[in-house]
Amino acid sequence: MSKPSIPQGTRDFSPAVMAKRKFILNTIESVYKSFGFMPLETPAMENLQTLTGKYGTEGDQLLFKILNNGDYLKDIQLTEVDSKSLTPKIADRGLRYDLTVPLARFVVMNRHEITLPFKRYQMQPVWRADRPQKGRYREFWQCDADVLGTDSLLCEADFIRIYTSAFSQLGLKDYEIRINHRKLLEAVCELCGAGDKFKAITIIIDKADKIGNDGVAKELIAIGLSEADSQKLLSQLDRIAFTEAGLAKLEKELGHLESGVKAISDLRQLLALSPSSLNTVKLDISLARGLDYYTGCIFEVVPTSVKMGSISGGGRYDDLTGVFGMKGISGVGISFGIDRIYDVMEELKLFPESGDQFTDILFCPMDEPALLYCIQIADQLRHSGVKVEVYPTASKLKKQLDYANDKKILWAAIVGENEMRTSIVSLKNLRTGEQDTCKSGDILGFIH
RNA sequence: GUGGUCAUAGCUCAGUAGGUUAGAGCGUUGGAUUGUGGUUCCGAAGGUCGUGGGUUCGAGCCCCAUUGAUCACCCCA
Repeated sequence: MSKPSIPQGTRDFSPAVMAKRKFILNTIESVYKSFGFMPLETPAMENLQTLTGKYGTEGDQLLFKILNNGDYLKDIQLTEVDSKSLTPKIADRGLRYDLTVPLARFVVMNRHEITLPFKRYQMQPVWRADRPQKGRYREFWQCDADVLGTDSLLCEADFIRIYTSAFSQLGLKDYEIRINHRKLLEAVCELCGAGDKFKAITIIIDKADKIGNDGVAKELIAIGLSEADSQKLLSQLDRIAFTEAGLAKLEKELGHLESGVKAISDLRQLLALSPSSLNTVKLDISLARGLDYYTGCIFEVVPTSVKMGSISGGGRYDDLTGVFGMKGISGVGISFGIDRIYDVMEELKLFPESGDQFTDILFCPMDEPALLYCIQIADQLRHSGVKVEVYPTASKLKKQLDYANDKKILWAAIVGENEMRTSIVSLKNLRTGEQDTCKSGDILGFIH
């Protein structure tokens, strides 16, 4: 038999890794809950029909398709098809690509039972047949929160609060929240007399970070902008502070355009509803992610001291449920990429030391009768909420303590003939090495 | 999907100009110590050198293919 392996771009999560992942997951979940979001889970697989066409042609290629069961070639004339036209005939289902489309599908299917505004969070894996590289996996987790059914910019403001609260609880300080508004992008294109090249321009300026201003200018001219217009556009791309002064500056330049007026009015409202100190928030006109469905504010969070792509993204989409036949529902949402947050926190050593402590106290029985004695005390302690385990055999003490050290357990309760005779245990603190005896009923008070 | 780099023990790596039985540290495991660990000492296990072909008297080393990792592009969390 050949060596076992796992598919490209997937990972196992060991107990030590899971402890850290759970820390991130639990932190984000508790923040979501504190804003009134409710949990939702959807199947790993969706009907392919639900998924295709939602992520652009590029996205469709990244969908994992699931081969139909049974004799899937039964009705197929192999001579008449190529692989492209064959796929929809032999695969009816696919793995979900994100959590937003399943949400839209869920809301449309349950529209009569849902009260708007509908706030839900969802933390599950998604799959993309992308080529893996740093911070990029074929199976990874998204932690989404979305609000459907309200236009209020309080939602956007709450997401800024969620960002600051979650990252501060995780201990991540070096990050920047970037905000843009789709209409701001439109206004800028219009300003340069290139309103019709909106899509091409956003793709180019989205790359500004990578190719630099000269690169952007070159590509803009290549698609037909004049030298002057491309310079005009470039001058708008600097990230500016998200303040009234910043907005006033934008208003001066874009306030005479219809889309500019709308964008600035939205952003001004958002600013008014946002928490007061916002030095991590920047307005960034070059931010152009996921334009296929975003229609209002767009968010992205990037770590500033680690070379890594965005660790969260989101925005407002006016009509996501429209593709499933339910018009006029506005939604706004964000998504944390916990795999990347993990990588960033690992690189910056931000995980708390005690994170991988699973057990509070290990009982070390010296012989068979002691083992029976131990499990009774252990049960009592568990009722009090202590995490306790009993070493399963009466092995040599060295071996049992080695086990405790390996699992970073703080307390060892040693029990042999002597202890049993007087209903006590010997409690050893494995950090300090101190040891004392204690009545078996008083352990709880002793270890606290 | 396109292009570059890499692949030796569980992990991190040596391996000299192709030449006999492929090494180290850490980790694992047994003992020194029949109820006291994280230190020390001694011993052991563990690799058909990612996989499959080829060149050669001879390949861990050279060539081709394949798989995986990694980086860039595309795109994105």
